[in-house]
Amino acid sequence: MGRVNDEVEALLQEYADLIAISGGDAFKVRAYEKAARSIGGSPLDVAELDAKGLKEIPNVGASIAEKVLDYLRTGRVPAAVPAGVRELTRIPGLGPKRAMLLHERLGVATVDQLLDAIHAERLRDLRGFGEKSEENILAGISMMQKAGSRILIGAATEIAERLTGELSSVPGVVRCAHAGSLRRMRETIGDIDVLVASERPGPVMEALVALPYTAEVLAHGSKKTSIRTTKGLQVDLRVLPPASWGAGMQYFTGSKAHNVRTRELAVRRGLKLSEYGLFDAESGERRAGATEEEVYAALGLPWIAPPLREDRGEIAAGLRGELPELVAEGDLRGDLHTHTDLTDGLAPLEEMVEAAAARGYAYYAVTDHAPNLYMQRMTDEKILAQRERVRSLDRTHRGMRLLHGTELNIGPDGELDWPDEFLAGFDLCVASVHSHFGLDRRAQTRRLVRACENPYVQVIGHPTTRRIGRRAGIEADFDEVFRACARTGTALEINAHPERLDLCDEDVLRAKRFGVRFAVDSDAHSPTHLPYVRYGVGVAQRGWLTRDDVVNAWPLTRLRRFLRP
DNA sequence: GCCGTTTTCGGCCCGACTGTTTTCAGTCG
Repeated sequence: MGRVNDEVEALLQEYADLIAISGGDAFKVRAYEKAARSIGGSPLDVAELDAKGLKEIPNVGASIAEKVLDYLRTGRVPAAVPAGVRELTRIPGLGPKRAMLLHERLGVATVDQLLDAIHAERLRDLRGFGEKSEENILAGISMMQKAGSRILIGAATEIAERLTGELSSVPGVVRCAHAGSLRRMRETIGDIDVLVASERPGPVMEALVALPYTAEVLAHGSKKTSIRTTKGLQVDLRVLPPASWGAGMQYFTGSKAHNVRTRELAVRRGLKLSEYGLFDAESGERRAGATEEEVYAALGLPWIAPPLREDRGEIAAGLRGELPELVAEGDLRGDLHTHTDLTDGLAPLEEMVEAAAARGYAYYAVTDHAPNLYMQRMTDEKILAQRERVRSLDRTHRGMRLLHGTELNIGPDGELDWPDEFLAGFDLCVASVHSHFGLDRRAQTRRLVRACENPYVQVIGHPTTRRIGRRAGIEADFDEVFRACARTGTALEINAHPERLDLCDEDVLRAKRFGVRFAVDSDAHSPTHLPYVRYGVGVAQRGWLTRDDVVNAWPLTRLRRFLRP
C-alpha cells in the first residue's frame, strides 16, 4: 500500500535497525537511515529506476542500489529484526540496543510480556536497567496505547483515496466517497468508512472483498461489507440508493454527538432523520435525502462543513446564520516553514522552490535550521550564502516571491540562536522548541513568551512539540502564550506534518479566542511533503478558522506588513 | 555504507539528557 518508495524506505530502515541491534558500526546505521529517508522523500519512483538511476538519489551508493534492486526483483527481505524486538522499539524511549537485551535475556517479545516483566520486577536485575527505566518504559507504553490502533490522518487519507478511486470505477457505482472521522479531518482515524450510491450493491461489495490488500472479510452482506486490510486497518463499506446519498453521508460522517443534535432538531420539527433520508414522522413522506445540503436545509440549517461537526456549537451557530467561512486549502498563498538539504531537508533549494511554484503559491519561505540545533551544523556563512541564492533565484522566478527565513531554536531561557542585528536580515523567523522538553511549566511558559516578545520572531513553530502517539507536548501555560502571541503579533503555527498537527484543533479554538493569528505550514523536508498543508488546513477548519485568521492565506503585501518587526 | 572545492581514504550529525554507572551507554532531536 502506498508508494513503492515507502516500501523501500521501510526495507532500508530494517537494514539499519538490524545493524543497530547487532551492535554494528553506527555510521553504517546512519548511512542506511539516510538512504531510507532520501528514497522516502524522493519524487522519483524507485520502481522505475535502474542501478544508475538509483545511485543518483543522494545517499544511495552501489551497495544500497543493489539491495534495492534485489528487493524490487524478488520481493525478498534478506533478514529481519525479530518481530518482538521491532515491537519493543516502538515504545518511545526504548531503542534497538535495550530492546534486543530484553528480548535475549528475558525472552520478552511483546508489549504485554514486557509489562508482565516490569511488574514482576525482572528488569531490575539487568545491567543498565533500574527503577527509573521501569517508570519511563511504562510511561512510553501508556503513550503508545493512548494512540491505540488508530492511524495517522496522512496514512488513512492515502488509503481512502486509493480505495474510493478503485471502487468508483465499478459498474453501477453512481457516487463513492469516504465519510467518518477522516472526512471530519480528525488527526487519527480508527477505521475508514466508505459510502457508495448505487442501485446494485453486489458488484462493489465483491470488488472490495477482492482487492489485493484485503486480508480478512469481517462482514459481507448486501448493505454493508467490512474488511481488514493487510495492514490491519478496518474498512466499512455501506451502499445506499442514490436518493439517500446525502442523508447517508450526513449520518456516516458523524460525529455521533453532532448527529444526536441534528436528530433532536428533526424531532422538534416532526421529522425523523436516518441514513436513508429525512422523513415526516407521521406520514413517513420523504422530505430530503439526496444531498447533504437539502438535509440540513430541511432542518433549518446551512450546510455544515464536516470538520465543524463535533457538537462544539456548530448547530447553534448555523441556526443563527453565524457559521464561519472556513479557510480552505486553495486559500493558502504560500508556505512559511520549509527546509532544504542545507540542513536536514532532502532536496536542494531549487527543487523545493520548483515544487512550491508548481503548487501555484504566490510566496514561499525557506527556513532552514539555525546553529543551536548542533547536528545541523549551520553557520553564519552558510545561511548568508543561501540568502544570496534565494535572492538570485527570486529574480529569475516569475509569479512567486521567495522569502528567506530560518527556524530558530528557543533555548531554555527563551534565548535564540542569533543576536537581533543578525535576525533583522531575515524576511521572517520561525522559532521552535527542539530541546529541554523536561523543564517545568513555568520555565516552559517563560521561554515561549520570551520568544514571542522578540520582534524578529513572527511565527512560533510546532508550539507544543508533541508527536502523535510518540511524545506528549511540553507542559506550559498556553493561555499565557496565546496572550503573548496576541499582544506581540506573533503567529502560532499549525504544523501540518501528519505526525505533529501542532497546534491541535482544540488549542486552535482556544487560541483564536485570544485573538491570535495562525500560519498553516508544511515543515516540508522534501517536495513530497508540501501537500501536507491539507492536513493543517483540516486542523484549522476544526478550529473554526477563516482566511482572515491565517497569515499565509493573506496577499503578500498584507503578509509583509505582518512580518515587519 | 556513502562521499569528495580536504576526492579513492578517512571522515561522517553533535551535544544534551538520563539513568545507570564510578566513567559511560543508550536514546533523542
